[in-house]
Amino acid sequence: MSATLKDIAKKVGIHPATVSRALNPRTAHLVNPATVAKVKKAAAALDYLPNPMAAGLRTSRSHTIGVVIPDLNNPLFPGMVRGIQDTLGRAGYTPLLVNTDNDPDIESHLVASLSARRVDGFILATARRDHPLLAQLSEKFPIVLINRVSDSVQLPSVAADEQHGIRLAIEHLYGLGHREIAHVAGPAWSSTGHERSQAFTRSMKDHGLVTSKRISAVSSWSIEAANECATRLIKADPAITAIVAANDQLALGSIAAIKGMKRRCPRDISVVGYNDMPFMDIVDPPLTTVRVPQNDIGSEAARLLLSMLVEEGSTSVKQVRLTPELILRSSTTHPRVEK
Amino acid sequence: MSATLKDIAKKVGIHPATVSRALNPRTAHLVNPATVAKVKKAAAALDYLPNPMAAGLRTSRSHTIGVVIPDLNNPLFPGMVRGIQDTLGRAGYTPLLVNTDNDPDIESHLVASLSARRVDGFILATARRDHPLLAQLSEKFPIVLINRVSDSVQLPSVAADEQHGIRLAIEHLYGLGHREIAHVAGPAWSSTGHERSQAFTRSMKDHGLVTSKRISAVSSWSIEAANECATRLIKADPAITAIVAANDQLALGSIAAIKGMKRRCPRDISVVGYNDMPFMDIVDPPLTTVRVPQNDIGSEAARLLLSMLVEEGSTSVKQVRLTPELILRSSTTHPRVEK
DNA sequence: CCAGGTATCGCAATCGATTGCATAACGGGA
DNA sequence: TCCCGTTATGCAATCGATTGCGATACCTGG
Repeated sequence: MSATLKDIAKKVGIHPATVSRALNPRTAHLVNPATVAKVKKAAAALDYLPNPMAAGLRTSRSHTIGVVIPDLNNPLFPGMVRGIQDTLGRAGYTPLLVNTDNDPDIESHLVASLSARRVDGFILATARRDHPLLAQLSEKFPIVLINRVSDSVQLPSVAADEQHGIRLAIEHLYGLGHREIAHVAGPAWSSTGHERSQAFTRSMKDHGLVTSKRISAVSSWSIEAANECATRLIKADPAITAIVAANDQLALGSIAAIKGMKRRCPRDISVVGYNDMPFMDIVDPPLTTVRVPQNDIGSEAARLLLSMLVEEGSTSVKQVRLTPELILRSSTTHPRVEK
Repeated sequence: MSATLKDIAKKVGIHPATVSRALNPRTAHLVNPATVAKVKKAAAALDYLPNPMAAGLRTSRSHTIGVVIPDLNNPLFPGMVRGIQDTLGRAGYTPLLVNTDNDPDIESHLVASLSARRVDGFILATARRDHPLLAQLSEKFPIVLINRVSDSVQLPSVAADEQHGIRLAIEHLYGLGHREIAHVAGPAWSSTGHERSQAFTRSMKDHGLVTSKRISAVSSWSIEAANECATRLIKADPAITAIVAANDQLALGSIAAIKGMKRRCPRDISVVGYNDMPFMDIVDPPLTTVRVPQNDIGSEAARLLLSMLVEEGSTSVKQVRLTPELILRSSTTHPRVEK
């Protein structure tokens, strides 16, 4: 089939071991520059491609990384995957992508099958806060968490600065004159949901605003759940003039709720989303939202994991936070003056 | 690290080769059922995981499939990827996913790196109609095309029945009373764009409608390009009452064009999309569109490729067409009666 | 001219699973 | 009782790259 080291060796008239050294940048200095040149030429002529299985078998490193995503259909993740793929690929690594559907059982199963594939490390984007797998897995593999942090185990992670993002949203609303601001929070089991909810409470307090009865968490990251949730909030407290949603789906659900109650967004109630998924600029109304740098999160996570793979000694656990920005569109405006 | 066949062999007191045969369903009949049972128990006790590199090195089959996608950020593809992953995973295969950004150079590079990884086959979703790579690649690997067909080389493919989908759209508009129907077509180099454009012409003719000057192709699958394109069409022929767009992005661009010309959709001009991407139900106006079964396309392609991997003998080239359906929403209505 | 380096390269073992071939045990028919 | 065919298992080569160790040649300073 494809050419092997032995073929090159025969062609040049040297031993396969020397060919191996010549072709490996890390060991090329051990072999005569002239032979290196000859080897490279022969390799190109035979269009030699190293067999990763043979190399992997010997070195027990597959140069693959398991990437575990809750749901690829959620537009938040493809961007991150892109970032991961690009920087991993540049370093000669290949991501193995899987979906968990947010199901812990499926996740265990998939992680097991990735382990069987002998991945060199993991990038996990699964959202659950309490996860028994994490502790075990982190003992056997280098791991980087993305779009979340772990509160039980201390693990490297790359995520958005949720505190900052939520603050941006609230400062924006406050600047517009809003004082009665509610929060449609993410599921309690979700890491990001939890963080953003806490950030909401803190930022509101910093602005001297009250949050009592103004926070309600959905049971799942769905438009329908947010619809119910926002409806409940507004009914309980009709004075509400603005809603900060824990992500864009929840913002969409909140807008649906507002429409469902025969009120208008942003005229009656302003809504701010989070993530800036694709197409959020063309929904009705175009959504003001906090944009998280999805590509950067992915590439940063890949970089972090790669660095862990080379310098195994370092014990420092890096937790990277990327700064989000506020995207102003049309779902927010001044609160209506009371007549 | 992990247990090997030798470990199991030692534990049971037999030769590693026997263990290998016992664990392989295809050869298990060669070994005494009693020993098979003992081997399985021991394997479970040591939680043995076969080393795919060792197996792959010996058998030169990696049990991986290269999956080449133009752009994962396009919501059309994650669904297909899901379908692929699910059925490949069930068969013990792992997809290796890459993005090409519709760039032929990047594509060649990525395909090369997947070949280096010794994938067992390819699933290609790249859209270009004329592709030099295809012919060469198909000689060395089993290949299945998705969401497109090849017109130069005869290759297995899984795609939507574009003819049927476009017909659904036109029948719908015709039934509403539209007669002046235009088509915002996909790029000429695109397989789907080309097919849908041809289907448009044919279906229009079948309804006795004229298409002259009513078809204009965009240069890229973007909202902006469609905006320009639709603007041009409408200006050239103000009588137009409906637009069939070659996909949802183009439909969104067409709607933007209508709004930009201070006209309204669907009151002044109806628009039908294609694909039914996520969130097309909440854009303004909610988009009437032709839904293609994304998951099914993916899983069908995976099934097809897997079947090609086992029965290498068969020379028949299967070309599967899946039936799309029309999703009625609010971007279409009766044409306005002339005053 | 020799001892001690250094630069290059060959040798052979190794990673873990697979598989053609050989071998041993066993049972049944002549 | 002997021969032959199954059945069950062992043996050893093999896949292709990596790498510790040893060997050779060459060079430099003393």
